[in-house]
Amino acid sequence: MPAAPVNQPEHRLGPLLDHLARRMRLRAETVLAPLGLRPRHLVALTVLRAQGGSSQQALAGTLAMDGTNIVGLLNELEGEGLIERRRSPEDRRRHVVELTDAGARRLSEAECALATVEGEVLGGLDPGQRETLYQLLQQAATGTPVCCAETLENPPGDAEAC
Amino acid sequence: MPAAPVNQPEHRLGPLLDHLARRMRLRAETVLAPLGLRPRHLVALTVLRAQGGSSQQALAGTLAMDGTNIVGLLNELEGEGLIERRRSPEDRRRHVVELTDAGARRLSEAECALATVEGEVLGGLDPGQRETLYQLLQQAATGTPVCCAETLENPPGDAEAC
DNA sequence: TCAATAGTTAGTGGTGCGCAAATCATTTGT
DNA sequence: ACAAATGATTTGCGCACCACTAACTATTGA
Repeated sequence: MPAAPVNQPEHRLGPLLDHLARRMRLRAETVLAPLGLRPRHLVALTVLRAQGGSSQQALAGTLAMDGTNIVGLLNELEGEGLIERRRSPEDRRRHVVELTDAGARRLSEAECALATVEGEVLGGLDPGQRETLYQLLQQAATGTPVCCAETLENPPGDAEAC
Repeated sequence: MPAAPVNQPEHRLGPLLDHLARRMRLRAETVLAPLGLRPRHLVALTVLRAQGGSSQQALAGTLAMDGTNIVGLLNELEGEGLIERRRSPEDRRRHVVELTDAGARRLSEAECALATVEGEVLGGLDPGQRETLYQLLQQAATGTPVCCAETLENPPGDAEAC
């Protein structure tokens, strides 16, 4: 075998992510519309539930979007009473953004509505695989491994939700 | 424990996918630009490498976009000589779209360029986890488990690529 | 021959988003 | 105390992506 001509597939998951995210987002839009939400809102709410109480700049950072557009996005969410902007006590220029109770509730509803979509798009994966996928994505998004507490306290059998 | 109040996080991975795909796509754009490619092209090329020789309608289906926009996308790719449109022998109305050698080469180059980006965005995952992630996404995208041949014939050690 | 199908082209319009500029409140450095 | 920097907000511009429509061609199949 002289100088093997690179048979390493050299696969990257950027395109795959793009592809799946698109398919998911398209279906999601229709299911989310009745709730008055669009995919972008879901992303924001999800991030806020995870790392609530962050400044808008911080949000702009994690959402990787321009600060000025964050304002608009938050305006929409605040208009629906899903988030709250409080002034930071330490630095009164900053806004501390947080999910309201209504926001958390609406987010849950949306996630329930998305269950169907997920089933359609990720039909190729069994529940176990979807869970691993979730863990991996979560870890990738936060930069740190998912705290196992939440996952482990889930001895399969209490699927009360939805 | 009377009627446990839904402590199942009810997490969905749509928003997570959106989030990560976005982060990835943003960084990818800058790395891809020198190659004359945009993220959308990468998705198309990747799909074509996987299921080459499909009609444009089929492509429209898997890419989940309008047929008329597929035309434009393919025009760009064909203009660069990365894909080829041949008339189908059985039904001469149909176009059989396939990756050219140049296309495969360019795709590899792009994937190499994307390696850096992937490292930046998925810093939270070790190589093993990224591989599982890839397998899962691939399976989700194609609907069927990944054929293990390609993966297993990879006894870690021939990283000639890049 | 006629209806349906695959592709192409052009035009319209909406959405998402980056970017720049101007404003206001607040903090910080000198 | 004053100036400079910072966080948030608003407005307006412009581009990219994409769905949708309509009109046209080539081809197939009943």
